[in-house]
Amino acid sequence: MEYPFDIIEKKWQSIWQEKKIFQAVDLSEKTKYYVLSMFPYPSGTLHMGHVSNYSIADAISRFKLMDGYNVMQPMGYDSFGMPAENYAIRHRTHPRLSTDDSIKVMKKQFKMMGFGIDWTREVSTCHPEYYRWGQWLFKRMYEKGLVYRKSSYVNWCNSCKTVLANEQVEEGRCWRCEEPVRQKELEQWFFRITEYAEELLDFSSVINWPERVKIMQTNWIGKSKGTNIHFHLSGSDEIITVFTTRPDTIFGCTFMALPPEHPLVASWLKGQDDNSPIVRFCNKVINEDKIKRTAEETTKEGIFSGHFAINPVNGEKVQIWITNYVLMEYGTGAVMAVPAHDQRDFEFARKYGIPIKIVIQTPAQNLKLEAMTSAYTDPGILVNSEQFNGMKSEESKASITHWMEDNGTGEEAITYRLRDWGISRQRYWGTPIPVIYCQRCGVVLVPDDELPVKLPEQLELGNTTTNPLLSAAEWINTPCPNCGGPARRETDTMDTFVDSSWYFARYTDAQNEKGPFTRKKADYWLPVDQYIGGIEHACMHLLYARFFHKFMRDIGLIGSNEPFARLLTQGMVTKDGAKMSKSKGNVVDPQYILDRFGADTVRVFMLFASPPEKDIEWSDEGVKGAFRFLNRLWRLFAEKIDILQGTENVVVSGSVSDEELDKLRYSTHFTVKKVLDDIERMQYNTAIAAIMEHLNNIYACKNKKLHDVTEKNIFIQSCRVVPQLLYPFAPHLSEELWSLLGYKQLIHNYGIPTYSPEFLEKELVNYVIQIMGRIRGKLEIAADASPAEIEREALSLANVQKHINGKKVKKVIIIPKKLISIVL
RNA sequence: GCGAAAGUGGCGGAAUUGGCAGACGCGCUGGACUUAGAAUCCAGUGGGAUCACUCCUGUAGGGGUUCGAGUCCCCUCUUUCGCACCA
Repeated sequence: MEYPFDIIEKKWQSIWQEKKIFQAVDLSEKTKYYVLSMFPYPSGTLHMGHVSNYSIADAISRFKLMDGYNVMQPMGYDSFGMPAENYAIRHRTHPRLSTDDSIKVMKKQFKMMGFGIDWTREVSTCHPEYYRWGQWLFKRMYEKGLVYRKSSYVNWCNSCKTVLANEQVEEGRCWRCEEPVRQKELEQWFFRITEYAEELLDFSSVINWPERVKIMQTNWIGKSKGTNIHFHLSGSDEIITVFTTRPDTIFGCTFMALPPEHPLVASWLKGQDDNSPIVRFCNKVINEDKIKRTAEETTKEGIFSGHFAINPVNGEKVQIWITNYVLMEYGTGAVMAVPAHDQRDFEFARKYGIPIKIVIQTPAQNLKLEAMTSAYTDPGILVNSEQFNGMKSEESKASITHWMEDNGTGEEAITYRLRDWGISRQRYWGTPIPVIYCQRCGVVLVPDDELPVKLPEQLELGNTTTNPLLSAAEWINTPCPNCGGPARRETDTMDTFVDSSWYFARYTDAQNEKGPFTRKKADYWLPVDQYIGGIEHACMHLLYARFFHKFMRDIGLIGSNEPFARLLTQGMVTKDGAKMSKSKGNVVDPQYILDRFGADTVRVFMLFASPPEKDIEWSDEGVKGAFRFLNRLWRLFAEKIDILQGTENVVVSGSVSDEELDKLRYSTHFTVKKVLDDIERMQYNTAIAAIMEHLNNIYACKNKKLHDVTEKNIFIQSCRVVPQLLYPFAPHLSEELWSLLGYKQLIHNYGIPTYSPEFLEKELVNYVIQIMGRIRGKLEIAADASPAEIEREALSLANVQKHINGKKVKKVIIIPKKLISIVL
């Protein structure tokens, strides 16, 4: 017989709802605990990844609730974005309709899973009440000089018909549709995230983030220290500044390399014949796929510009080459080439017959120009470097830089790999950018009291060649807020990552109509105590959210430095070793599992299968195992209900003569301690394993005759802790069993279970006996036996004597309560 | 190439501080119950030698430190992830 999970789960879900136990209290006296898992994109129905993610969050949340915290676990929807728009185009419908349908279904499923969510704080980013404040924040950012507009080459996905941020390009392909990304020149809005590059490298305000994520972000920001060196353009007042991390090699610079996008190159090409080799080369490189161009295998190509630069340290004239291997976006967009000590420059110089000059000698002094097959990039001793000859290259970096600072030819510089965040998207289904272009006044921001700029509901979405909002004529044309003259609205919308960069703060005051949230509530709840989500957002959402948080702090909206104090990056749910996906046909629908086995079973399986940060391999048999465990527990209570009921104030102390019951009492206290410890270190798989083990121990005593009140109470207490320990993982069944025991209040009101250390002390302890590191016997002895006694007993064992074999015992090492090691 | 993480039975995984490797679950084998099956309960289950006692062997591979190593150190291999012409 299967336990009636469907009846039990519905029953408790409605009681929880009725008693509003998940409604978090703003500004409560109690200690707050804010649990958040990344909100879902409303994609139709819940998938296993959601189930896993939110099961982890709910386990934490329930445990904290039980432990007396003022817990907030909100939920919302990242409901703007391209899939809904693409779907709408294909089915000639409106994205709002499919989005709303998805949300309805998913919300129902969240409730069926029994997650303890405070639904009064629900947000949906596609609602004007939400994106209004996104627009408001955009304006504040603009006022602070953190938003600007510029024309630039951008990553363009021709399938999604939109621009992608650098973070959204994966191996040269669109992160959504895997279409190869092209370069396109467009006017775009940018957020000056680079302004915060230095602070984003500082993780001192987070309590517990995986090292991996910190490293990924650090690498992504890519700070590098070096020197800016100013070269004069020969025969001109023009100055070209290069950034280098190797100022020690400046005397070895034999040419300079510029990308075709460099403004100086553009000025040289002006008036030149379109068919000239230089113009043709530049056009070819610019239009080349950026990813292909920057791939390591791509051969280095270039063309001599006909111009020369003057090396400021020795006045040498060096050729300026236009090349495909220098990036305009990094550093100063110009490189001093030192072929002897840089592999790229070396290859290039060899190919085009440019001179190579050694300025760093190996410690063995054996570097010879003719013999070089690759650049020498390691440290060494300076040669051919005038007054710096003989210096160690590492030490010379600072000396050369200081010397250049003194004579005004260079200075220390820091460069980041991080670029500003381009947020314009040529799509309909996103937050409108609150900007108006006036013929007379130029760029004008929409006044605060006219926010939100709402998306027009009626428009043609089928036309995929232009930005959809361009077809909303009535919406576009609007009077200028400044002069009242004719003006047009911005038709790009914001990257949806903007919406998700501050939602964690909106939850603290989700229904506020006067602002994004109030400082008081934000400061009460933030930072999020535990954030949970996938590692794939390490350099996207998690970086953007940190940036937004710091910006919101700087304009006085928030007091804290970081949005997420602790971060858990949970693994994927895989099947047959691969991520579940429609294309692979290995998707398991949570709804089916929910109907067949119930929410508690799915939750227990998810948490038991592996530790939360690792991938979970889906197993139908494993789910049945979790179901079997819950049934086994149910049967225990059903069978023993007469003994178990009416059990207020069970106190069991003192010694008990029955050995098995004594062990059961030990198991009870041991398991409570173990589960509390495991929950603390977020090892839910071992916590559940410990509960299973304890249930096995109870089963071993199940049919024993209980002679007196003490024995009976030991048994009762062993059973009673099970629902308490299991509550974070299988809350419905736990609640049901708890009420069966006769308790009138919901289980969390009784707090987390406690254990008594006195029962963890055993009277007899087991020792393993090793002789020269090999196990040769076991010894059970009184816990308070003296070392001499232990040694005597151990040595007296027959198998021990056999292996000592008459040899002299040199030493006996005793590790209390564990091990006796005999050294011969 | 650089950076990071990992490698343990047939499978998922455990071993928290250097102290009984394989907890717990799945699967499998045997038994009980049953007309039979399902379900359940009990027992067993790394490999090998042995009737048994017990012994040998075993945490990707090789070496080392130690009374004792899955755990610490060195080398090699494999896998996964991130970055990748970043000057």
